[in-house]
Amino acid sequence: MSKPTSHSSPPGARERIVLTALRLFYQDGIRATGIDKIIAESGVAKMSFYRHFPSKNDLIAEFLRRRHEIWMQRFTEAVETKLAQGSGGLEIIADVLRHWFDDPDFRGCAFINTLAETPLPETQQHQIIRDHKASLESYITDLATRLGSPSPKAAASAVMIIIEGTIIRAHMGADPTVCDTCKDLLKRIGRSQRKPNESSVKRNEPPLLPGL
Amino acid sequence: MSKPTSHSSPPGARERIVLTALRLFYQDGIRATGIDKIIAESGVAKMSFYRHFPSKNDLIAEFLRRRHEIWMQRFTEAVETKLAQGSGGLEIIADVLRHWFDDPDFRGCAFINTLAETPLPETQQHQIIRDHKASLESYITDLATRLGSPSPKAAASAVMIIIEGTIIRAHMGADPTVCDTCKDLLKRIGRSQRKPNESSVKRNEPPLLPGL
DNA sequence: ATACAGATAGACAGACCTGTCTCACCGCTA
DNA sequence: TAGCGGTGAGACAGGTCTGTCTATCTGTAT
Repeated sequence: MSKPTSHSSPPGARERIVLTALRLFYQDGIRATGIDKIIAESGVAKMSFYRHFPSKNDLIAEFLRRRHEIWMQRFTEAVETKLAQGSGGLEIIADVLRHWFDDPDFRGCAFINTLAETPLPETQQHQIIRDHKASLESYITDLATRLGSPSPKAAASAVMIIIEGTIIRAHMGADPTVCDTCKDLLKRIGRSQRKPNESSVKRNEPPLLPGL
Repeated sequence: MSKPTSHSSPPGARERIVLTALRLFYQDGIRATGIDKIIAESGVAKMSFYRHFPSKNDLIAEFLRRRHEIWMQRFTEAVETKLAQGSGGLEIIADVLRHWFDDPDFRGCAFINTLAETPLPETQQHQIIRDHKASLESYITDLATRLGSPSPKAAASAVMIIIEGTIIRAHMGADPTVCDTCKDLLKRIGRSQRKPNESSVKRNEPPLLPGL
C-alpha cells in the first residue's frame, strides 16, 4: 500500500521489520520471539516499530499474510514448472515438498505451528491460517481438474490430508522416506478415481475424461 | 515409582501437579501455561512443586510421557474394540479419530503441538515426541500385519501420514468431512497392496498372499 | 532558514515468568 | 514427647515481555 515492497533501494523500517519477523517467527516460533529481538535485529527504533504495528498481534497477522504470499507463490511456481515438464500427475507435489524439506531452515509449516501455539481466541490469526489452507486446497482442486480428475474436490480433500501429514512427518524427522510414501499415496489418488469397482462411489461425477 | 498413581484415596501433591499439567498444557499450550498457574490450580505449594520437578522442563517431559500412556491406551483400546466387532480393516482408525475429534476439548495432537512450539534444542522433549510416534507406527504395523497386509511396514508409513494429516485438518476445523476422506484413504491402503499392476513396486516384497 | 515528518536511541512502567527461600503446620513413628 | 519428612502459604530476586514516553537527529519541502 504505502511502501515500495520491492524493486528499489534499501528497504524501509516497516519492510525490515517484516523481513525479520518472517525469519524469526518461523525459525523460533511466535511466542519465543520477543518484540525486542525483532527490533534489535531489524535495526529499528522501538517507536518506529509501534508506529507501524500497534501491537505484536498486528505483526503476527502481517507475518502470516506475507508468509502465505511467499509460500503459495513458490509452491505453485514449482508445481507449474514440473507440470510443464510433463513429469506426471498429482504426485509431483511430493517432489515439490521434498525440495522444501531439504532446506536446512525447514521447520514445518508456519501455519500449523502458529495454530499449535495459539490456544483459542486469536480469531484473526486463526482466520488467516484457515484462509491459507483454503487457498491451497482451492489450487489443488484446480490442479486436479486440469489433470482430468473426475472429482477434483474429493481428490483435493484427500491430497490436503496427505500434504499436511507429510509435512508433519518430515518435521518430526523420523522417517527419511516419507516423501516416497507420500508420492505413492498421491499416485493412488490420481489413479483410484477411475475404478468404480468398490464402495468409494457415493458422489455423482462425470465418468472419466483424461482431459488436458 | 513412589506414588500410588491410582486405585486409592486423594491424589498426592505430585499426582495433582501432573493431572493439572495434562489439562493446562494440552488446552493452552506449554509456553502459555506458567508454573504459577499449575501450582495454583493443583492446590500445591511452590516448594512442593520444585521438590518433585526441579524445573519446568522436567514437568513437560512427565506431561509428554503421561500423555503418551493415556493416549496410546485409549487409542489401542478403541481400535481393538472395533476390531473385535469385525467392523472392517484399517479404516476403523478413521472412526476412532472421529470420536476423538468430537471431544469438545480436542485441540489437536499434544505431541505435534509441543513440537511446533519447541524450536530446536530441547532434545529430551523431541525424543519423547519421536518415541511416541514410533510407538504408534509400531502398533499400526502390527495392526496391518494382523489384517493380512502383505507389506505392513509400507502400509503403516502411509497410515501415519494419513493420521497426522487428518488430525491437522480436524484441528484446523475447516472441513467437517475430513474423517470421511480419511476413511476412504485408509480403505484404499487396505486394498491397494494386492494390485501389482502399476509403478508402486520398487520395494522387494513377497508378491501377493492375502494371509491371515 | 524554517518547519515538519519520520527515524534512532534508550529510559521506563507494569506485568508475568522461573526459581529460591523462610516459616509454620500436620501426621507419622520412635 | 520429640523428632522428622512432606506439605501449604507466600515473600522475594532477577529476568523478560509488551507497550509508552522523551529527546535527539536527519532529510526535504517551503
